[in-house]
Formats: sequence, structure tokens, C-alpha cells
Amino acid sequence: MEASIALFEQNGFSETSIQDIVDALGVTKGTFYYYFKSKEELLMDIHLGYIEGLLEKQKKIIDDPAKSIKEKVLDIVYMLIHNIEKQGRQARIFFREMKHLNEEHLRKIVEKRDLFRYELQSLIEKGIKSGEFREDLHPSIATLTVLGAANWSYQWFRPDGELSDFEVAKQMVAILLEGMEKKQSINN
Amino acid sequence: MEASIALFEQNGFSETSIQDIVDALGVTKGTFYYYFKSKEELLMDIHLGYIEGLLEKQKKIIDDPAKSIKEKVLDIVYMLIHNIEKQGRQARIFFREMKHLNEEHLRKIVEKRDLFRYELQSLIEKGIKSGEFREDLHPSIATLTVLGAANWSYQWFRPDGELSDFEVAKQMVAILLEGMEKKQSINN
Amino acid sequence: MEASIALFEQNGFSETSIQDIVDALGVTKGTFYYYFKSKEELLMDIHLGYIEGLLEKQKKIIDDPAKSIKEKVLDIVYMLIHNIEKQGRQARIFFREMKHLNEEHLRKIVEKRDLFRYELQSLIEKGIKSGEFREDLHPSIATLTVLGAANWSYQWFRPDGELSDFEVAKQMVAILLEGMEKKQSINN
Amino acid sequence: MEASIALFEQNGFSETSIQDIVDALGVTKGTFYYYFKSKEELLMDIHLGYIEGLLEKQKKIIDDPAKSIKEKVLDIVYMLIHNIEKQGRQARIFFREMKHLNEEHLRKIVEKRDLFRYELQSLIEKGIKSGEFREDLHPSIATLTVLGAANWSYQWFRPDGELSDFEVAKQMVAILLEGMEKKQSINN
DNA sequence: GATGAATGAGCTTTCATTCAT
DNA sequence: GATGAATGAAAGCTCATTCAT
Repeated sequence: MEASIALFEQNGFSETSIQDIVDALGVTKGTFYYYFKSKEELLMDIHLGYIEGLLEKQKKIIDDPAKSIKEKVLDIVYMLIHNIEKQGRQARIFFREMKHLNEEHLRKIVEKRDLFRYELQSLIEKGIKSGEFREDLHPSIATLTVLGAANWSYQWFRPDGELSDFEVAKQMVAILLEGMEKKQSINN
Repeated sequence: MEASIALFEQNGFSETSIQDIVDALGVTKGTFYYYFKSKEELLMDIHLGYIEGLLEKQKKIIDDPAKSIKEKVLDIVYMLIHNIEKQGRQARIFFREMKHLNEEHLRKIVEKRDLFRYELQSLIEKGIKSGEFREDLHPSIATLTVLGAANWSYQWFRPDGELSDFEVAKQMVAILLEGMEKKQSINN
Repeated sequence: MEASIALFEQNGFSETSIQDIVDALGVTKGTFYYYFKSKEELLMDIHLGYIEGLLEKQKKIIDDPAKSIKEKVLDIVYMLIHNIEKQGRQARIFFREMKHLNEEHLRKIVEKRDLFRYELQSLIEKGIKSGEFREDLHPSIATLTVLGAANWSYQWFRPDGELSDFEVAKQMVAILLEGMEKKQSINN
Repeated sequence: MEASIALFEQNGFSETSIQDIVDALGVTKGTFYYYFKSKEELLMDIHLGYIEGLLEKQKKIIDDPAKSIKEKVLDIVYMLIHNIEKQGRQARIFFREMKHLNEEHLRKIVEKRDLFRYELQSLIEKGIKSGEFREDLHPSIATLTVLGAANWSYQWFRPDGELSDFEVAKQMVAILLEGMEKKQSINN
């Protein structure tokens, strides 16, 4: 799986042959099929590992009773960006290669992906009710804006860049929560 | 090109054969190679058409002397989302299939894509200088946050949804400019 | 098709690879798939050619108004055996490799094979009614006995043997019609 | 062997993998190779079991001093058909999969199969000499006609059909001995 | 401008067999 | 007696590309 993740990320699922994978490991194609029923099944395993990891981490954040909703949103954004440092390759495979899953597998993955989204959305809805977020916020668009900003980072965030994952997350959340506009000073 | 865009978007570049394309048109493979040097060249044509269209529209917005910077950012976000209504398929191909370009073509496209980003970033930098945006804004992260939010919509925005492209863009820009937080009333 | 018939007959369908077929012709595998959708489709074409040829010949014999029923039975047996001289390889493929057809194709072929049997059976039934055949004959078993005797010959009849196909057919029909028993002389 | 007979008969020798066989038994492939040297050897064992059983039963019938030759022919036909009730699957494997034996094994099996035929042929020859059968009978063709009629039944005879194996054999032998023709009454 | 025949390299997958444990 | 991991050869099939016509 590790070897295939590196190859799928770099060259794409369709462009990576079983031969490429087993060559990277110094084994033969037969060995691959001893461990995986098909190339698609391997892809499914990668997808499952990724999304279930995310769901688990999201759940821990949401269930934390000590944090405010804003803090939880920050934590989720940070978690997504931090995850790219650790599992950026899986993330890129997840978004790019999902269409190569078969119908049944795709259904399962989309279900979990949607669950992640709904959990975030219901957090934002709570924030609106509790007064932490503006009442005129459209919960689903707010959710997708946050997710877009964070997920897009898998396209550009490199852990070796100028800013750390935490600083990127802080900046991004600052924009999302407080906005880019210069605040009007109360005294003016 | 039209036929291939529909097929590439639906099934992916690698999964679409030349045969599929010519079948959709009722011609034969020989004919394809009379008009295109290779499958990759066709993909390049699609990429070029998409990114050059975006750059042109972006330029028109930025060069408009009648608008504030904030308005220009709104316009660019709206333009990106609106584009999905018109050219969603090209957008999805652009982001998903870029890696199938050859080295030289890829370089050219990445150059133009980066140009688009730099133009937005320099708009935001101007906004910071002019006092329209907060001084503590990290221009590159702000740029990528805006682009992430807008570009991500190609994954979920459907023109037949509840909200129009303009309403989605307005909501999204409201979040990006004013933030999700409830503003403190001046009297409190 | 000709090349594949020779190979399927000699080595069996599963044991003959596409490579074997195209090697025999001095072309490449791609060429094979330009003309046939799959290996199974080629097998179907062989089956269809064989059974439809038989049905056509059977029809001509049955529709001949100048012949008695006994003569028609002889003609059908002779036709089957004669066919082995001309198309013995197809015959052997027909009986041996039918199970490699896919469900839909198998259904079509079995239908036609059964039609051939029913036509013979209805001929025998007419013979019983007309008094040419014994009344205590069980039509379906008689049919299968005749078909068994004739069809089995594809397992052993070789056109270069001692007897010609016509002589074999005559002998076989003599047994089937008159029996192997020594007839009791009228005077005894 | 039992498990493999069921699988070979249903799906064919080439189409049945060792994995299929050991799966049916809940053991592993290594175990198979502890008991059989190769897949082909297993096939040979099945062939040997079948043909030696037939030869033994044939010998008992032929050696019976209490029976006429005609009765012996009936008995052999009955034995063949009866065998299908008991060992139909082996029979079908025997006729269909023989070509998968290796050269040496094939030679041995063909020898025994031919022995069975010669024994029947020599019985018929005796019947001709003794006056039980017509003198103009061609012994080898008569033999193959009888064998064809009987063996073919493995293609269609189902023990749950309308007639029992004994009734089918009686009908078939009636045809083979007395013929299908209506006998001319002595008084006419 | 367009066709149709052909190629060749590559693909995923299967499977009988081996063998150290 | 039995297992499980591995192999290697081959299978059916796909497909971008070429090119004479």
C-alpha cells in the first residue's frame, strides 16, 4: 500500500501499472494478487484508510467538551492541513482518483465523505444558534467555503514552505472567521 | 473538442479512448489524427482554451477603473463560479487531468495558472496597502484561501441548485471579506 | 475463422490462445480484435455457421416431396456423416466447446440444436403414423438413438477409412431400420 | 477426487482451478500437492477409475455363461446407460476432458477404451457366426452404432426423466436389434 | 479530408506449481 | 500432513498511433 500510494500520487492511478508497484517492491505480480483481489480493491483500501482517519479525528475534535465552536472549526481546519503534512499523498489520491472505484465502493466512500461534511455543517449551524456565528450565514455554503479553502491546500501546501501547517491554519481561519476586510475602529 | 470534453469530464482522460471520441462523432480514427497530432495535444487545446479564457476575463475585471478592490475580488469569485455554469466540464478537466500533459505543455499551463494566481495576489496586496484589507493579512495565503473556496465549488456547485451562481458568490465573498463571526455591536 | 477452427479442434478452445491463432496467420493480436469482439464471439460464429448449415440441409431433405420417410431418415444420417468429411472439425468443436459460449449465445445455439432434433423426431412420428415405422417405437428415444449413432461417428469416422461416408451411412441406417437380428425366413 | 469430479463436470477441466478444488474442501493448495503430483494426474485418476470400472462390468457380462449374445448386448447397453445414473459426471469428464491428459496417460486410456470397443465388437462377431445376427452386418460399424447410441445418452439421459434407465436401454436395444421398420406380417 | 486495416506495446488478471516452515 | 507466501509464464484484451489508399 505504501509503495502504491507513492506511485498513484505521482503518476496517477491509471498510469500506474501493477508492474510498477511490484517492481518498486522487488516482488512479482503474482504476489500482488495474493494480497489484493484487484487493483481497484487496493485503491479502495487507500480511500477507506484516508476518510476513516479523517472522520475519527473530526469526531475527537467535535466531542471535546472544553472547546468553543470557533475553536473546533479552527481545529478541524488545522487537522485537515496538518494531515497533508502527514498524508498529503493519500489526500491527493482521495480527491483525484475516487472515480476509479467501482459503483459499490464509490457509494460507501461518498457516504463517508458526505458524513464529514454534514458534521462540519452541523457544527456551523450550532455556532449560528449559539450566537458565535452571524445569523445571515448560509450553513451549507459556509461549510463548503471552509472545506474548499482547507482542502484546496492539498494542491499547494508543502510542509517545507515558509509557514508551518499551524500558522497556515491560523491565517486561514482568521480570514474565514474575521474576514479580510479591515475592521472599522469603534472610535472612528 | 466538444465531444471529447464531454467524454473526458465524464469518464476521465485515460479512460476515454480515441475510439470513444470518434464514435461519438460518427467518424473514424484516421480522421482524428488528421486534425490532432495526438491525444495529448487535444488535451492541451482544452487546457489552453480554459486558462486563457479565465486570464482574459480576469484582466477585464482588474483593468476596470470604476471598481473598488473589494468589488474586483467579488467579481473574480463570481466569474470563477459563473464559469462553472458555462464551462464546468472544462474546469473539472483542467484540475483533474493536467498531469497528462507532457512536460513542455505542462510548463506552459502551470505558468498561466500561476499568472492567474499572482494577479489575484497582487490585487489583494494593493487592497492591503490601500487600507481596504487588514494589514496582518498574509497575501499568498489569503489568495489561496479565496481560490480554494472558489475553485472547490467545481466539485459541488450545480447550476440547478437552490442558489444561483451570483448568490453563491455573494455569500462566499461575504464570508471571505467579513468573516463568519458575529460582529460586536458598537453599543456593546 | 479457418485457422482458429483447425486449432480449436486440435487443441481445444481454452488451450488455444489468441496468440496461437494470429501466429498461424502471420498477423498480430490487434488484428484479431479488429475483426472479432472477443474470443467467445469467434466461437459463436463457428457454432452458428455449423448448426445453421445443418438446419438448412435438413430442411431441404425434409421438404423433398419425392422421397419416403425412410429415405429421408437415410438422407439425414448420410448428411450428418458426410458433413464430417467436409466439416468434421466444426462438428467436433460444436459438441466439445459449446460450454464456452456465454449464456445468451448458448441459449441461441441450444435452441437451434433442439430444433434439429425436433424436426427429426417429427419425421419419425410421421413414419409411425404412416405405417413405415413400428407403432411401439418411442419417438424421442428413437430420435436420440439415431442421432447418437450418427453424431458419435464424429468421434471415429475418418474419411480416409476403409468405407466411404455413403457406405457407412447405408450400413448404419440398415441397422437402425432393419435391426441387427437375423430375420426369420418366411418359410421357417 | 469427488470434489474435483463435481467441479470438472460442471465447469470443465481447464476452467476449474486447483484453488476451486481446495476451496470446496476447506484446505489449501499445498495440501493438494501433497496428495497429487499435478492437476493432470488427478484427471488421470478419474479417467482410470471410470474406464476400469466399465471394463470390469463388461467382463462380468461377457463371461456370464447363462446368457445369449443378444442378452449380453442388451446388458452392456443397459450397463452403459445405468452407469450414467451412477457416474454420469465421470462419463462426461471422460469423453470431454480426455485431451487434457499427457501423451503417456492418453495412450494408456485410449488403449483401455479401445479394448472395451473390441470386446463388444468380438461379441457381435460371435453373434454373426452363431446366427443370432445378420451375416451382412459390418462388425465394426455395428459396434460403433451401438456404442454411439448408448454413449450419446450421456448427453441427454437424465435419471429423473420419464423413463427409467432400464426402459431406455430396452427401447434402444429393441431398435438396434429389431430395427425401426414395421415388420411385414407373414400372412401378408 | 477520410477510411480501414494493421501494429506493438502494454495492461490486468489467472494459475499451476514450488517450497520453507 | 498442512500451510501460506511467492513465482513466472501466459492469458485475453485495449489502445494510441500509422499509413496506404
